[in-house]
Amino acid sequence: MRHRLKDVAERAGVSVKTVSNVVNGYAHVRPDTRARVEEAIAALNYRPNLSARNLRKGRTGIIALAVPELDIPYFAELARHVVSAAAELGWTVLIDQTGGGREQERVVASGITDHLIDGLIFSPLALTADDLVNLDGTPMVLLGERVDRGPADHVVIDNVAAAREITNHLVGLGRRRIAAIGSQRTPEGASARLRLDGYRSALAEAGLGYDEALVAPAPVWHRADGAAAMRHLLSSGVRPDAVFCFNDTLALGALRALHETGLRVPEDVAVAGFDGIEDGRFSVPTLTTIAPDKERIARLAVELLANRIEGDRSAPPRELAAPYRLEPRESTQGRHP
Amino acid sequence: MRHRLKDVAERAGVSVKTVSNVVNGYAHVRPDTRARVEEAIAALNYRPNLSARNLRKGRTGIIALAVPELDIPYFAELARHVVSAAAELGWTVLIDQTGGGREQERVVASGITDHLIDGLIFSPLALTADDLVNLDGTPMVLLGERVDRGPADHVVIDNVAAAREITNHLVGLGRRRIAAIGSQRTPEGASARLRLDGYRSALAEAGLGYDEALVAPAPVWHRADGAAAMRHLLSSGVRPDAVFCFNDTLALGALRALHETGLRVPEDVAVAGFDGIEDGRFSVPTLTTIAPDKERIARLAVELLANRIEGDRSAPPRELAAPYRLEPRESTQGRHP
DNA sequence: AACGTTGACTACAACGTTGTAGAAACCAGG
DNA sequence: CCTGGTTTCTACAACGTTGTAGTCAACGTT
Repeated sequence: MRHRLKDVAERAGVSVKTVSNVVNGYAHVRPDTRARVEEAIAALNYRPNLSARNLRKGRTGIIALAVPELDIPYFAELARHVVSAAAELGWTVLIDQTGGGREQERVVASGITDHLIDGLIFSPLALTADDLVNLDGTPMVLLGERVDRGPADHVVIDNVAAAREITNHLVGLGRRRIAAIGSQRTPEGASARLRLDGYRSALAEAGLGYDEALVAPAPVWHRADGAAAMRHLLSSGVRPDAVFCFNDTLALGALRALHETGLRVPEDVAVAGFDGIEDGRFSVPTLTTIAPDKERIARLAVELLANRIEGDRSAPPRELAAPYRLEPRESTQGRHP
Repeated sequence: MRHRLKDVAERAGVSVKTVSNVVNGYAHVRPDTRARVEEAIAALNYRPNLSARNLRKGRTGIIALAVPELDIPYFAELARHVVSAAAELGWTVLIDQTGGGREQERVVASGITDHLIDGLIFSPLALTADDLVNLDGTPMVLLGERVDRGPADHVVIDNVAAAREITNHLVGLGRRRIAAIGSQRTPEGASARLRLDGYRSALAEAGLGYDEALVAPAPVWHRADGAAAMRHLLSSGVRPDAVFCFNDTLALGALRALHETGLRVPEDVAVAGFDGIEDGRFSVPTLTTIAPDKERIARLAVELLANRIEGDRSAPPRELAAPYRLEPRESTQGRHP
């Protein structure tokens, strides 16, 4: 049923190694021999056994991408780009869903490295630098978080600056009671904390006070949590005239809650998100957001990983920044800006 | 750095095979020997080399899931469930993105089977039964399409009945000029065709004529295509009072286009989708849809694949149906039904 | 004609694991 | 004390591939 080098070799009348050489494009093979081997390969529909090749070479050609949840659009879009970028280098991507819990993430960070993958691109939610120390030296690239003095390469965007910029955008529209949705009691360095920092710093620059009552936590960043947080803000009587949601799904939930309350967006409350997901281009109203360059993030991550795998594993960790863009849309600027 | 059975064996003072036996839970090992081996395993942080194990056993513990695009919410949600269901059986899922093109899908269907995976769950867009004949016997489960007399197991939902049901829902609301968005010139059997069939059959039952002008094609089923198709329908002067979109992303695009035109949903035009994606619960207005039981689909697919891998590979292909539910929401029923 | 160099190919071992066969130690029943 | 069966463990080969070392012929140079 399934053929091996040996079968091809017998059919072509050469040694196994010669077939292997043909398969791997080794230069010194006579044209007629090569042709005979290729004919045999085609006739038997030979394809190499990757397990055996991996065992021999110590490489698998597979990298893993670990994200919290696949059906959060941001991660789905990111995954798409990572798969594409990896394919260009001839790699296959194994996608892992951590669920975002600390224990599960720890398992992925240490256990996934069971020799089956050459490297890991990891987008952690709960882990901190301390959790990432003991890694058997499997190359790893971290995404999205600034894990200070982390033990691995990482690709970041400047969350603080981006959050400041989008908050400034709201300030620039004349909004004065700007709420935030999505704060979390997470360790220093996580996205929630950084985006909160940017928000606070923009408020301070604008001479607006920081009001704890305007900051709504969200344990996870799903649409339902955004809607719940928005309802909570509205019912608590603080009456914001703008909301900065720490990601787009929260913002879509907030839009929905505002719609149900009968408030107009942006006239009564302006809404801004973060992530630049596709949904935001088609929501009613369309969503103002910070759009990180996901393609760039994916490509940088794959390249960093490639360098690690093929190059010096003991080189000091590198940190690369990916660009982002503020994309003003209807949810802050109205229909005809 | 990385330890092998041999290292553990030396440390515990036993043979490699005994360590292997401990690792694999073989029964006849003396308790004290087992303890010594386990101590050594822990001390060296030993983890088996899967490539070697795979080579020896002919199994990898990895199954592949091939979907057209990861950032189409339906597939992202499906992927999530497949990963979860597979994890319960101790399997890892390798996710592949085909792009939906026929050639790429053919490559996946034949090429992914490079000995690295034990089986494949495949959600094809363009392939037909004919493309799936020559598969080297790698177990495969097809999703979503009714590939008639196909060579593999598949999990389907009754697209025709579901489409008829949601069209009936629109008819029941008193709509008479019901448009459809998403038709494709695809081979017999693909989703687009089946959903169109259901739509036509419901119209016929209701005594409403079939009007070609009310059916808008969409080459792919993204939001932008739904918006474009809706605009096209509106500008062509046919004035529908309802639209059945062949999936939810098309419907979200259509909602957006209607909003831009100033038409009210559902008062002027009722909108229905298909897929039951999470977005539809939070859109403005919320989206009436056919929601297939994705968790069930995923579990059935994984179980079928498990049977195929562990059981009789030459058994005749099986077809299992997963249930779906009509979920009426604001886009057809209005705010307070 | 003898020499080294290159090209074309092959035999063999090794990657880390597990199945098979079997040896050694132990046990129970006569 | 022997017999037959079980338990506990081990040596060896094999899975399919590729790196290393090497053979042999053809070639160009002295």
